[in-house]
Amino acid sequence: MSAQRRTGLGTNQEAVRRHNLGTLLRHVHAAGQLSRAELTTQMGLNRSTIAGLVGELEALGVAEHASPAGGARQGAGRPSAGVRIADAGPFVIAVDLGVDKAVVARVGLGGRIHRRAQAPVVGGGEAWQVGASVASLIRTVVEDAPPASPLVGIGISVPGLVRRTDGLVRLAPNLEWHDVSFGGIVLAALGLDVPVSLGNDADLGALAEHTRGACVGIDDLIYVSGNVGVGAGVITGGQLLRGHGGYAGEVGHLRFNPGGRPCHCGNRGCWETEVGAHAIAEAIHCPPDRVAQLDEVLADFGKPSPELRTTGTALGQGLASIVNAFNPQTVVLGGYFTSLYRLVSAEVDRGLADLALPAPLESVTLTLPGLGADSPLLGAAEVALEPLLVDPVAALDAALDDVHARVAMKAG
Amino acid sequence: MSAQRRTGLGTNQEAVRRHNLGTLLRHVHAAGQLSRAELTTQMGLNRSTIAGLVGELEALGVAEHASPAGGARQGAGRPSAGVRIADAGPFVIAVDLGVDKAVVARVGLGGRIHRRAQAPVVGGGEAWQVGASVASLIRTVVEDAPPASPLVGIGISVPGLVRRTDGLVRLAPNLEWHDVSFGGIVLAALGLDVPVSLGNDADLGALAEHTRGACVGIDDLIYVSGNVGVGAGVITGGQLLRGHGGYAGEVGHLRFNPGGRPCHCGNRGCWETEVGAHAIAEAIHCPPDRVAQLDEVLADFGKPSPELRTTGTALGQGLASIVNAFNPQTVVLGGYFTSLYRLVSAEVDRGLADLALPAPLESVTLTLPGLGADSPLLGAAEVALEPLLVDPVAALDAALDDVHARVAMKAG
DNA sequence: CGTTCATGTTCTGCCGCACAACAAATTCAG
DNA sequence: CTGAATTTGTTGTGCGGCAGAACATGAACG
Repeated sequence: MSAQRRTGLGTNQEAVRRHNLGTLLRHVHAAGQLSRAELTTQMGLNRSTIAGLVGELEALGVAEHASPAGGARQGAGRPSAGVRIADAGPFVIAVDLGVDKAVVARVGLGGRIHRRAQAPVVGGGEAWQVGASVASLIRTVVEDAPPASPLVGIGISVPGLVRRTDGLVRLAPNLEWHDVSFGGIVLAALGLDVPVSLGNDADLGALAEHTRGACVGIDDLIYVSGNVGVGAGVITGGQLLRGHGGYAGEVGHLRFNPGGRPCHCGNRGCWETEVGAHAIAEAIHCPPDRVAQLDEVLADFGKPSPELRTTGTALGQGLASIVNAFNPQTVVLGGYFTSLYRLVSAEVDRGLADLALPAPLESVTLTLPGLGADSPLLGAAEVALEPLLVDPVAALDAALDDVHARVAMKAG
Repeated sequence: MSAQRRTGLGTNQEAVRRHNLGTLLRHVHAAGQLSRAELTTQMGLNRSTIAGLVGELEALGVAEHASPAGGARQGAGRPSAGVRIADAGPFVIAVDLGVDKAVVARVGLGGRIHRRAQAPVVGGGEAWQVGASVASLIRTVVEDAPPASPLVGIGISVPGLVRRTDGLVRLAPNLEWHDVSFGGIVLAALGLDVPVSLGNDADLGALAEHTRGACVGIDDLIYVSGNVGVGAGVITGGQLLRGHGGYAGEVGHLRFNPGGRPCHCGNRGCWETEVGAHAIAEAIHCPPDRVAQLDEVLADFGKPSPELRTTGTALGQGLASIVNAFNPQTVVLGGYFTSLYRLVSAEVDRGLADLALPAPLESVTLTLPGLGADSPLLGAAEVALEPLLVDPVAALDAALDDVHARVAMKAG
């Protein structure tokens, strides 16, 4: 994730060039379009240097010239030429494995979704079946990609624990997966060999909200995801908190009520047993077959019942522990917590205010995802794009050209 | 803390030099002494470049030549010249404000404590009184500093919440401080103007254990500090987790037992009420006036009582939440948790194993501080030394020469 | 005792960025 | 409408920093 240097290594000159080229692209990626003048000030480099870097990115087919920012100009002077992401530039495939469906998108730099497709996923389906389904969706979204556009990588969001060293899905309760190498399965089904990165859905949601969602410019945030399980993605100091194995943020199993209900993890009274999908379904008398669509059910809900208010309080109280532990500036309520918070925000706020320490409480804000339900999907895209923002030249060298032809060939 | 990443900025050549000089010094600082050959491989730079950097550090009086590593040599070839921290190099003042005493040390690069002094601190003492006492201790330890050695800064460990923007002590329950600008108080008492950095004791303990304690080379660790309050310092990805305001790691107020005892924070059943000093004192029938020396009381303890075993279980169970949330590789038990763990390690281990998720549990290790009770003190030194490791030239330019004379003059 | 090997030292060259001078494009003042 | 002021793009030059080659040095190995 981190563009930056592995501490301890020295920096030589080619590293400087690579870093600056990547950082420049990162700025364009984040802003969509911006002027060279803005780049000089933001990067602290000389005009001439920026010109050289921009030229190189244009030669790589990654960026392209844009007419000076059409909008309101301020002050005198020659207007600065714009730089934007090239239309037919490199792209990635983003996959969001949800509770009941898989969403696949072709995403370009700048986070632009060029095409998307989705298919239902049967709960408890075999991994290879899901993999085949995802591969088929990938073929669809790749279909009309510009022939010159190279594929940089595939990013996959998984609702579960993903080992960071190799992307192995250690545990995905909804899917009933244990130790599934889903990245390998998808690649095999596609017949391709490109970099695949897997990540936890909450982690990726946090990343996306940080880059282009509700938390742009906020370097300490937590994306709390309410899906069938409850998890959190933590960004601190602008970096994703991964933990040693990559499992950090499993806040669903924080101790909440030791005398409470049994949790599938084997304990009693985990936070998840109070604010997880099943608890909420129970609170609103939602039929079991609609639990997967809890988000929609909640969105259609009128007036919150007392049980739902209690759940809201529990949500806020659990958030208090999280706020005490991580001291974020913003907490994003993703998944069905979005709908839940719309219904019982007062209870959530009160639960948080009651239990959080004053110091971390005073600067924290609860908010809803700026990207709606697409956060994990776009986070997966961000992860897959990351190599491009670290070293554009190397990433493009490793990227795959003529993807459409290759995929079609394999499929036939 | 981090030398690096002002994300977004470009790198120019003087930045490269500064970074390499700082990184080189960081290596020497971490290793105490190492050969140029090791530096070339570890930093990935050319021999000639390393030679230039080492020469500059020697000219600055920070490093000095050492005869080729005296010990066992392996293989043929010319032995590589050693580099070590200069004897009369720059130093910092480290302060550890404990529960019942203040410890002050003069610390050089390499974490070497040149001189230390301590004095009792009365609980609930006015901040200015404590500041005067600390200033007096600082005069003592500075007394015999080599005249040529410049003072780079002062680092202070405080048992409480420290705002990261300005080092304001928001809350230190033991000391009964609210919003105390302790850094300013000490500087005023000293009559000096040098950079002061304050930090939470657990945060600094984590830093020290990471740099030169039990967790060298471990990039995801948590230092859980049992003092009168319970707090944690979290290092993740090699970086200290600070949080937006700097208050991250307040694990003492994680929800543990909602029906439990009232906590000074206003809630009931915080983890601290079960494993904090007062809970333990009660469990072992420790007289109230000795709670401040709980560590020693526990060390003299023979066979753990059933109540103490229960406390051990609670410690382990709380650690489970922490392990789930942060997924560390190592958890260091600092403060009186060190003595407690020696007594009831079985219960702690079992409590952790019972409640933690399998994935984060499988790679975590509980351990004791490698620096004993000095972790926070040495962490304060590390923080104060940090500018030197980011940009040695700039830090030395800003450093204070002739400290002894200045301090004596002001004191007289 | 000479060979081998790894390292320190010196010198040269390359690469990347900064800077200065000039050209271009727009705003502003009259 | 015209010229000054302002800001930026472009081009050429220079400097700083690292890499690499050639040579010197010092220890182990046969």
